[in-house]
Amino acid sequence: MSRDQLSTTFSALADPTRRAILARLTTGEKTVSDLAEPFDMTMPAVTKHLKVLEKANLVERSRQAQYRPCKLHPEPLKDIDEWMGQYRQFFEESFDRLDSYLNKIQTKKENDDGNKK
Amino acid sequence: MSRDQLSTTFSALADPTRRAILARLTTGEKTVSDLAEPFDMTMPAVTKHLKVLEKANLVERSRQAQYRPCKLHPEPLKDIDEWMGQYRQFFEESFDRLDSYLNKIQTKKENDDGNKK
DNA sequence: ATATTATTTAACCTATTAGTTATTTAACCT
DNA sequence: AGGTTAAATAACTAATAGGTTAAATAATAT
Repeated sequence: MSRDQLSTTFSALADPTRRAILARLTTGEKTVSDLAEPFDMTMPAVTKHLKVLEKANLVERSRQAQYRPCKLHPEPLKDIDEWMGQYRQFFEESFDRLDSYLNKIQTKKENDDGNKK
Repeated sequence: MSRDQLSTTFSALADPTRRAILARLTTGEKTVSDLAEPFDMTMPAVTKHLKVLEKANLVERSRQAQYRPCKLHPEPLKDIDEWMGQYRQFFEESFDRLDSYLNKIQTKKENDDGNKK
């Protein structure tokens, strides 16, 4: 019991089903059945994956009638992003790339206040 | 066999010993004994961790006399960083923070060409 | 040739993971 | 109250992970 948070998060992400669940949650809340639908596995299996994501604090649950909607809780991803910081200098080969990286984020945000470009 | 690359990478990172090994490799090549030294575990355990990192393509091995030096191979981290892209908009709460993020990277790179400040 | 140092492999153990089927709980609708 | 739908739990299984000790391999040094 009581693994460190980063390990729990990485571990939760080390499964394609769980990553697919997270990806689908980027478009909003979903019920368990909604989430289970695309997968070739039983509901209890999906329930278990959700439990893993919940324990890793990547998913929040609520209650609406007989549904238990799931919502993305992205904070632990931020921690990973920060952890990654110590390695960026090793895989961002040139500092110029930062520029295109910036643009990429901006595009994603659909925000155009013309920062450096 | 044959898990997807992203799962293999996340899985390799889901262990504090392995993350500590990677961190120590940022300062250059190390032998297995070097790497094992700080940990309270036997050599074969470290060898196994290295094997996991090697299979995940996060570490490269070479040969020098009876040593098998280990070297950081950061490419798979880049893949994770790119995967993270789809979630950044969810955890970078305001666009302003991008600015401090930028500065953080710059500082880390110990590069001061005064980009937006 | 032999001994030493560095590392790996083999065999084993225990706990955890990812799935299953069958059963139960919870909330809703007549 | 009884039936239906949504989801979780229990009990089981097979595979994998992370560690151990003991033995084997590889290269160097004498």
